[in-house]
Amino acid sequence: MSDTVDDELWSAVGDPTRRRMLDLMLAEGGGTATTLSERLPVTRQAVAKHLQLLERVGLVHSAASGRERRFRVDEGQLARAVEQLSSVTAAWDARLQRIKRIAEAIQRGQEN
Amino acid sequence: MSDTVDDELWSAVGDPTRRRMLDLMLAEGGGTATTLSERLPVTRQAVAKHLQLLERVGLVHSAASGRERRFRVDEGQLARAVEQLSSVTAAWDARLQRIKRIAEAIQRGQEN
DNA sequence: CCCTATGTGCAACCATCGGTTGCGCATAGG
DNA sequence: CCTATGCGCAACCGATGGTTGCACATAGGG
Repeated sequence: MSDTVDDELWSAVGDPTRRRMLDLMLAEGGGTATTLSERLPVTRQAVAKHLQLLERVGLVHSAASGRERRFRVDEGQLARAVEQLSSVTAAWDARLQRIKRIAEAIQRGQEN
Repeated sequence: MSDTVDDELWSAVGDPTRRRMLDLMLAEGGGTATTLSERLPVTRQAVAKHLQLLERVGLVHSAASGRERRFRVDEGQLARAVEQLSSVTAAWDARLQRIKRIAEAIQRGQEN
């Protein structure tokens, strides 16, 4: 029932800015702090901090080339995160539907 | 593509303590700051703050009776939150699968 | 070869958040 | 009436998401 969820992964994906960053990197096959910040409403430094966190939890990897540092999404790890999200939503969905069924049964006059 | 998501709802549900609180209230049909905190590893005051936030975003409602304040989950609003979670996971899932298909195509030697 | 433009990294600072402790107040009930 | 209990408020603390400012390294045209 309760969360078999890796809170680190969940909260990494929980931030809206990080979600948009992952989205951008997926769409363009990667990015740098500078290029990402150009498409986001936050500064390069904020993006850099997020990239650091994302790398810490393994959702992205980076490689320095020249004076640039390119980041790439680790699709496997993101897939695992998505899987966890969906398992939590599924659990709640089930519980909500159970409650709905009970409510309907009560309304029909036959409690269990 | 990008998040048609209500960030307030998402981040309300993003906190692990709040998830457990919602879970408990769903299971027991409601609760107070005190009763919830007895089953959680945090203080009553921490729970009270979370309840305040949850009420602000409409995921719970409260009613004072005597010296108690009972909270109840708004199932409709929670259902909406769950729906948004699942729409985001679905979007990412689709994108990851698309990338996987492309990768396989390239490996087979036939790019598009 | 130098000088400038560009991309990074590091540090200080701020507000918010999740958490704590401590206190005062209101009410339920022997 | 007096005590136990539930609640609310305030101060404080560490982490986090954000900012500004600065120093440093490298790419590349004069």
